[in-house]
This record gives sequence, structure tokens and C-alpha cells, in this order.
Amino acid sequence: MTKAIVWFRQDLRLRDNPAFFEACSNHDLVIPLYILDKNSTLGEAQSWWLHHSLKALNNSLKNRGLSLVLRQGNPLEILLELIKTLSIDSVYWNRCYEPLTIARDKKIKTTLLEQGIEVESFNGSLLNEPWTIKNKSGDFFKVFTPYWNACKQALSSQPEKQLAHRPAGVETDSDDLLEWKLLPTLNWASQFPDYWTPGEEGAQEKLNQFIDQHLNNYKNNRDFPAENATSHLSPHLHFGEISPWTILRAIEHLKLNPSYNLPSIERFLSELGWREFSVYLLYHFPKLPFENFKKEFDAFPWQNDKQLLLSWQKGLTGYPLIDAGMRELWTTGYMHNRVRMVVASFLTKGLLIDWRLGADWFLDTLVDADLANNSASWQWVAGCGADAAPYFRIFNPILQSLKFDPDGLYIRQWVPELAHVKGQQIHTPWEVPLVNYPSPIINHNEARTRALDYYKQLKKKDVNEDGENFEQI
DNA sequence: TGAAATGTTGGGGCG
DNA sequence: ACGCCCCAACATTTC
Repeated sequence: MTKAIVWFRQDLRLRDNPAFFEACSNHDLVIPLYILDKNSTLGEAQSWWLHHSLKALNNSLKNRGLSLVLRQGNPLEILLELIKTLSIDSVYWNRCYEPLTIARDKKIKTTLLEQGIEVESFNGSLLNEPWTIKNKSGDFFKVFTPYWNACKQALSSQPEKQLAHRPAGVETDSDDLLEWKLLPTLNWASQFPDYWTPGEEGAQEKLNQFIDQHLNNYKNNRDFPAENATSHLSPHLHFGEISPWTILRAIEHLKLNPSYNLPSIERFLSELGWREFSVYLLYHFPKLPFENFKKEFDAFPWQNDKQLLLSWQKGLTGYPLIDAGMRELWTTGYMHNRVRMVVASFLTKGLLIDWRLGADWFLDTLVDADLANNSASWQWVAGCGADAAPYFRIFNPILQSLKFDPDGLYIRQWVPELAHVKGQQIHTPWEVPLVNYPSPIINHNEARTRALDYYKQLKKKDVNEDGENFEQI
């Protein structure tokens, strides 16, 4: 009778979970374990999510006669203790890809192997792991399209493995989930359950709903925040409640079905590609969360005005689309992708606030907060990232509003004090008398000119520095 | 996965 | 009838 621990991390599901599958296939006794690592940080919104996701995972396990063991502290110490007290033979996990996690897991693997414990790790989260994709000169890709083309080449999906074996569990102590106090004390997340069902069932439900109702118009509708036309799978993917392979299998065969819109399918799958590209960039450039990918931005004179930052966070900038987005974020833990780009452009280029401050806020408030995706996307918008939008691509919050929320439905949903404003004036409420809504905290046109001016100075500096380097050589 | 400034064209009003 | 100007509409360039 061999005993194995399955250490769950960002793979809070049983379906299509290679570590769980292999452990169950190879052992008679299996201990599912989740460790709340005191060294890793978790945003407030994600704490809420994690609580419910662990509950859901435990329910899935119970259906298989197992129960989730919860422990809090240093993962290596906890694993060593369990291995000793329960006489464990093997430890299984699915790999994580953030720099600190990689370092932690490497150390754990080495230590356990030294003690004669079998350790098996698997790919449970990605279509292509970061080290498998290289360009022709052996370096990592810095541009998305060639990267994604290379990924697609390497991709071959296999049918999902069905678990035949049902191992038994082992009685052991577990923390009480409620005592982890993951749920917010103030009830600001009270509306989250209206929008989200953490756990693998909720994830599958979102996928089915997306395929049935939105996939076919994805390409056309994905940019309109009032359309609700995106998959909303991001938080489920972050916590590994669904695997990208499950999504791929559900969708790729529809390419052959003439009643499905091929460009929409390709476009949606490429969004999975962007997710992986972010993980890939973080793997090959571990400083991505705090250092500009493009060095020349190190000299950028960010202003970081605290009052302006606060207005942005609260959704009180006076620009309806921006405020709608920031309030959607606060209320639901989510923001539509198009609006994320607009609010991020507004923060970095309009208010001249460092992208890292925006990234911090997103990490704390988004249920889908993901270090790789968040860092890569903020750098993309700020212009300092790999394959980034050029700095001078500055969104005009009014035009974006007119273009992507023409009837103001999204704005009226999230900015109730503007709900009664009729017609096009919803986009420019300062032209309406007696509206209880803040005036714009900056003038967009002036801010745009200022941002371009700062950028020009940056370029000048960059040229000078290059010149000096040249002279030194 | 922009926006604004600038350039070009062509139809129509009008002297 | 003709040339001139205006300006919308579209294209190109620039930031």
C-alpha cells in the first residue's frame, strides 16, 4: 500500500489534472493537500475566491471519498512533517511558473529527493511550457504573433484521460477553512456571488455558456463591455479550476463546423495564447513585475500624485467610461478587457502615474489577478513592455466611450448618478447642467500633449545616453 | 488592440 | 462656361 500526497496549488480541480490523475493511478492511498503559504501574497478579492474554490475542491474530493487537508505555513516544513507522520512515499504536484514559486519548488524537490521521497511534477496549466518555445536563434520570442505561431505548431491535443482507479484517503488533521479568515471582514465582496461561482463546476458552466451564447460573435462583440461577450474564464484559469486543454478540446473541433465563425474561434484561442505569452515573458524575464522590459523607460518622470491615484481607484475621475470600469472592478472583482486598457492608459499616460501602482491595485482587487498577465498587460499599455503598444498610442476616454459603449449601457450600469442622462451626453456629462458627478480631474487633450512631451524628453535622454556609451567604446 | 494633424481629392456653389 | 474657393470625405503621416 503506497501513499502519495497530491499538493494542490494553482490547479484546484480534479478533472484533467495530471498530478491528481497520476497519483490516483499509481497509489492506493492519496492525501489531497492545500497549503496556505505565508510567504506568498494574495489580493483581497482573490482571498474571497480562494476560500470558495477550496470549499468547492473539497466537495469534488468528497464525491470520490477523499477530503482536502488544509495546512498553513512553510510548505517545505509542512510537507516534511506530513511525510514523516503519515509515512508518505511520493509527492505529486502540477508546476507553477512565477519566479518565487519556481525557486521554492526547486528547493522542496531537491530536499525531498535527498530524503528518498519520490517527487513528480506535471504540466497542468499551460498548452506550452515556457522553456519549450524558442525562436530560430535559440532566444525567447519578444513579439506575440511569431510566438503564438510557434506554439500552435508545437500543439497537439490529446483526449482527456479518464480516471479508473479510486484510491482511498487517509485520516489526518486539517485546519478549519473559516479560521484562515480569507473572507473579507467588511462585506465589500457581498455582490461577488452574483457574478461568480468559484470551483470547477462553475468554470465548466462558464465555458459551456460562452460556447453556446458568445463564441460565434466573439470577434465582433468582444470589445463592447455592455455585450457581456467574453468568456469570464480568467479567474477560473488562474486558480486552475479548468485547464486550457479542456477549453481547447471543447472549441478546436468547432473549427471544422461550418456553422461556427472561424475568425471568432481563432481570436478566442489566441487570447489563451496571450495568457501563455505572459507566463512565458515572466519566465524568461523574471523582473517583469517590477522592472521595465524596455530599459529606456527607467528614466520616465512619473508624477504619482496620491490624490489622482485615489480618484482613479474610486472611480471618481469625471470620465464616465473610466469610472464605470473602476466601479465594475470594485463591485465584481472584474473589469472588461477593453475598459482595462482604457483605464490603464488613463492612469499611465493621462495621470502620469507609474504602471506599477496601477498593477498593485489590480492585483488587490481583481479576482483573476495573475502576476504574469497583470505585469505583462500593464507594461504593454504603458508602452514599456515586450511587443507593447507604442507610447504615443494614447486612448481618448471620450472617443473610446463613444466607440465601444455607444448607447452608454455600460456606463449607466456602473455609474448610477449618470443613469438619467439621455443620449450622447452620457459620454460628456460636464456639458449637462446639475449633474451630481465629478468634473474631469484632468483635461484629456492637455494631458495627451503633456504625455507626448514627457515621452519626447525620454527619447532625447535615451539618445544622449547611447551617445555616451558610444564614446566609451 | 489610436488619435490628431496634415495632405489630397473632388463635387458644388458662386462670382 | 470657367476658375476659384470651400469643405467634406478619405488617405497618409506624425506623435
